[in-house]
Amino acid sequence: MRIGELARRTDTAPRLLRYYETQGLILPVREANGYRDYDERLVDRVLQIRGLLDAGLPTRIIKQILPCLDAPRTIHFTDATPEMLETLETETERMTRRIQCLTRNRDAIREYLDVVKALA
Amino acid sequence: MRIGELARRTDTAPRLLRYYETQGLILPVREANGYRDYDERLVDRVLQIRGLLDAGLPTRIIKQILPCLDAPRTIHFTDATPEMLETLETETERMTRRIQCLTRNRDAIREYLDVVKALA
DNA sequence: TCTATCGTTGACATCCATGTCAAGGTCCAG
DNA sequence: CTGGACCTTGACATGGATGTCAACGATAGA
Repeated sequence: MRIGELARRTDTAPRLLRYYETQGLILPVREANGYRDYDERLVDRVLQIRGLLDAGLPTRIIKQILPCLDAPRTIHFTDATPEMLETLETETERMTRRIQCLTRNRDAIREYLDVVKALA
Repeated sequence: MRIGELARRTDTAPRLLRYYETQGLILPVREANGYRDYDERLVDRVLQIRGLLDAGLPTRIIKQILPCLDAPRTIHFTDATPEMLETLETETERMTRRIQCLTRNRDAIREYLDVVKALA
C-alpha cells in the first residue's frame, strides 16, 4: 500500500512515516515511480512504534526492540551482540519500572475518581 | 532541604527542579535569603514526577494528576471541575493502553532474551 | 577575610518528535 | 490534455524537557 493508506489506517501523518523510515524503524520498498510501497504487516508495526513512542521510548531504543518482536520463532542472531543483549536487559527493566509507575498512579487516580463519583 | 540536597536525593539536576516549579509541579517555600526550601515529602513527589515524565506524560497532565495523589483521603474538591474529571478519566484510559503496550512488548523481549540465553 | 561551594535569575542551545510549506513528479477522471 | 489528488525531497519552524553558561548573592570553613 502507499503512504496515504498506511497513514489513514494507522492514524499517523505521512510526515511521521517518512521520519520513522529515516530512523530505521520501517523500510518500505519502492514502486517503479519512486512511491513507497508498504507491506501489509507494517500496519501493526507502525501501531507498535506509536505505542512505544507514546510510552516514552525514543526511536533509538525502539529500533533495537523491533527486530526481536517480528521474530516470534525466527530469532535474528545477526544482531544479537552481547552489548545488544545487555541493552535489551536494561530496557526491559526500565519498562518494568515504567509499568509499575503507571499502574500505581493510574490506580490512585481511579480511586480518587471513584470517591468523587460516590459523593456526587 | 535546599535544592542541592533534593537534587542528589532524587538524582535530578537542580535546573529541572526549578523547571518543574515553573510548570507548577512543586512549590517550595523560600528561606529568608531567597533559597528554595523543600519539604521532605517532595522527595517522593519528584520521583513520582520523573517516573511519569519517563513514562511519556507531559508536565501539563502530571500537574493535574498530582493533586489527587497526595490526597489519599483529603479529596480536593476545589479543582474537581467536570472538565477536570473528564481529563482524568481520559488519562487513566491512556495510561492503561500504555501499560498494555509496555507489558506486551516487554514480555516479547523477555521471551526473546530467554530463547537466546537458552541457546547460549 | 579569602575562597570554595552553593544558591539565584535569565538567556541561549540542544535533542527529539512533529508540523508546515515549497517545488516538483505521477496518476487518474473528466 | 487538464485538474485535482497523491507522491517525492528538502528546508524551516515549533514545543517540551533538558543542558549550559553568565553574573551575581549567600554561606561556611581555613
